[in-house]
Amino acid sequence: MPELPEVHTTVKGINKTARGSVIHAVWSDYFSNHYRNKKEIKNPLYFKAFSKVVTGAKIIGVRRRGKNILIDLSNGSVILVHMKMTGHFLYGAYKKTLVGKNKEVWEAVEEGPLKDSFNRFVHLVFSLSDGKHLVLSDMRKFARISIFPKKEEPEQKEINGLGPEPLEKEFTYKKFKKILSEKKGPIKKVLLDQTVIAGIGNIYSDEILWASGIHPLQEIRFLGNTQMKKVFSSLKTILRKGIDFRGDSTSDYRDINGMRGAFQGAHMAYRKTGQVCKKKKCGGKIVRILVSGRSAHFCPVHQKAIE
DNA sequence: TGCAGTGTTGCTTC
DNA sequence: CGAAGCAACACTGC
Repeated sequence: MPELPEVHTTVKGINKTARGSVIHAVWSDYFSNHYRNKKEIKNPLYFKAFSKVVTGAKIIGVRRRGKNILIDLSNGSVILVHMKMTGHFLYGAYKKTLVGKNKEVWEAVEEGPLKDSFNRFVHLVFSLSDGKHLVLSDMRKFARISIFPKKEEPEQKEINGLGPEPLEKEFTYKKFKKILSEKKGPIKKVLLDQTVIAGIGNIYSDEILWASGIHPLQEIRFLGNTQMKKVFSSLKTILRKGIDFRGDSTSDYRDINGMRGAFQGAHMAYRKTGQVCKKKKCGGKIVRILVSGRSAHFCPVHQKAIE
């Protein structure tokens, strides 16, 4: 699932490839009646306006904020993409083919990773001036795409409610402690709250807590100073490790060349239910519980809750 | 075969 | 106010 490291990898990839290209055309088959009257491209009327604005514009650069992708265009507009569960951007040579009477499908032209990267789930295509395509593959069609003038960016609710960026230098232990001291509830829930810290999802929160030696149900108000410091340093280390591994492909995440990330090979807790804990001399067995409706995997031996 | 599980987020309901 | 549950969708695994 695209969390901070996956979105980071994607953004870096788009900047390396599609930046500087002009969007010649845009195609989509995201539409469904459910989205009528909504401000996103799954609403056919919104897509029409979207298409008008982006066609002919140049991609100046791409940014990340939390799990959101922000694409800056030469005409002063910004495309906002949240990939949600199964979305990922791919870049390369694609061609459109007709299936049946009127179903259009996009397929990678060349053999290789792009070819087997969920081509049948491509629901959004930007045709670029270099002859290549920037496409969004999204199996479950949960992704959200909208557009607005750059000066309206601060008003976007997807952006303005977000907590600080955990990997920025300005995100110091002092700030971290202050933000968390104002919160209550299980630490797992707080880490997943995008208004507290932006970019952490279920996989990385499990790994952060495993590395910190803290129980996912640990009430945040009763976290000691030592534990607080442990969470802070693990959070930075694990997210950076995720970036170094080019993201996590437990599910369907791919980088823009269709390549898998490798973080799933380094999991210590996430989806390791029943396996022996890899911490030295620990001997615990990973268990799975539900924390505010989300699955949490942890080692009951070295991740203990305190009163 | 069928149904729970998967995990992100906003919306509805209590 | 917060929580719990569900919807959006499609595939995997038991």
